[in-house]
Amino acid sequence: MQSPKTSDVDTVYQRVWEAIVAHKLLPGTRLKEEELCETFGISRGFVRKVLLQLSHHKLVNLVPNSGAFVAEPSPAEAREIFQARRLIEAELVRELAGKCTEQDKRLLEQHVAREHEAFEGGQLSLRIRLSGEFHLLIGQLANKPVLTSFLHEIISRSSLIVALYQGTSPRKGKQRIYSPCSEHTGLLEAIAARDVQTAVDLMREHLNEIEAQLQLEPPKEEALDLKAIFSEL
Amino acid sequence: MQSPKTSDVDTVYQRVWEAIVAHKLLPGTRLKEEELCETFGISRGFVRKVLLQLSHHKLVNLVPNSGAFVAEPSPAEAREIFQARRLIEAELVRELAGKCTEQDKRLLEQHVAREHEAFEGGQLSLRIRLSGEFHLLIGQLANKPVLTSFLHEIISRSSLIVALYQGTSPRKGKQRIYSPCSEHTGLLEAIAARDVQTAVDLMREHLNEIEAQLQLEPPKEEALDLKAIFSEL
DNA sequence: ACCGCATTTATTGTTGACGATAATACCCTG
DNA sequence: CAGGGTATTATCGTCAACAATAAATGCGGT
Repeated sequence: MQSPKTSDVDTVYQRVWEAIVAHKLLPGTRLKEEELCETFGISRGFVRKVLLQLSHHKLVNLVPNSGAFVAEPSPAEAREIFQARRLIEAELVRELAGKCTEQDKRLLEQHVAREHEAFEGGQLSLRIRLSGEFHLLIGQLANKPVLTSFLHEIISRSSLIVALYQGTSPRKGKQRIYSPCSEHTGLLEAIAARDVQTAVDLMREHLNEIEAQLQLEPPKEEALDLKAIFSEL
Repeated sequence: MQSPKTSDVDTVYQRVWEAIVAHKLLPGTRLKEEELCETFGISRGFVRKVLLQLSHHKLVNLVPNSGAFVAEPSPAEAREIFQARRLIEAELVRELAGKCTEQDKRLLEQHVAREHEAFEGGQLSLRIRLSGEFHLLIGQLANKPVLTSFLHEIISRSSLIVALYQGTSPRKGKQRIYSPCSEHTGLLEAIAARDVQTAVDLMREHLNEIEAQLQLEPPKEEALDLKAIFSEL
């Protein structure tokens, strides 16, 4: 459509991914195969592959004979995702902080610089992507492909969760819209300084921060909601 | 072939899975699509799905335009898998041990009993499967679907690794062929007693035991191997 | 006018044939 | 006889038409 012939399967995956985690495709949205076909100018077989990959990463629900829907992670799922993140990322930071080379440091700095740029530029989906990729970079530099591949999935789901549970309702204090740029900087410094304990603590704190900003109240009773609605009338 | 019409995609996945983790299909073996088609009496499209799932769980390598091969996990990968297991399973045991109900206890006991049966019966692939499923059961009872789904993949890969690096070369002492039955019993008791610390320690120890039985020497120099070969002649 | 049922439509799932690519075998040449 | 290059074969990847299933619509009965 807009990009002529830039439509292999990975590109399409990437674009749909960005649309989902940037909340351009709302959770629950149905993704019709044919629609995606003409959008990206690819055949149904390819679309099917992309949807399969997305469902594998739990970003879409694939309901047999019914269709593909953007996932709607529950609060419980969200909490577990962050539990898993703390578990895995603390370990990865511990590894990397224990053996961070000059080269590693440089790569991290470069990445944070790019994040900063994107933050200034204000491009939401790019910021989200880079923010996730910073965490992935830690895993890669720690040289732990297995944990990193898990992290890849977790961070995708995490991005969707943040998009879902962050912007909806009003919050006390300033509305920090997912700008962990400065926290990344601090983390980077601790890692580069090989200060393992501080780095691990910062990572845990960083993840707690992100989770704390979410509205993860358990779904309330219908009755209460109805009352609230009537009282507002 | 042997089972008439018992060939949906999940069944085939299961059968191939068992063949791989029980070392009936050796690592590196090529899995030709058509071969699998006639073996299980299903169409190529289905075979493709099965192979895609297996490759997603890292039990087969899918090389474009070349074919599907049973995975050959490296020693480094093996070590990381066990690192991940310790990390995740310790957490799951901690969770479950903190809130183990009578019902949970009963389910765990039932499972261990089945393991014991299979151990007596001496059915290798069944034993491997049950042994893995015990660990998965802990995750399910802990009510942590996200971590449990990761565990599912990790345990599959782990089974393949055990099959690969356990039986090959002679070992000092008794040749314990993957019979963690008794250790499972001990673990169960600690969990049922809600003794969190002991349960976590037992799990870590259990996993260390399994890993320690593997021969994970880093791949040696070709030259050395040649010398060794000549000296043995 | 509303609810339930049948028909139609739209969307997904599957199959088989075709085309592309890599491995193999053969032949020709030095 | 060995090596390289080409032709052949086998296998994977892709596409398009067909079948099956679920959603939507309209009709008739109550």
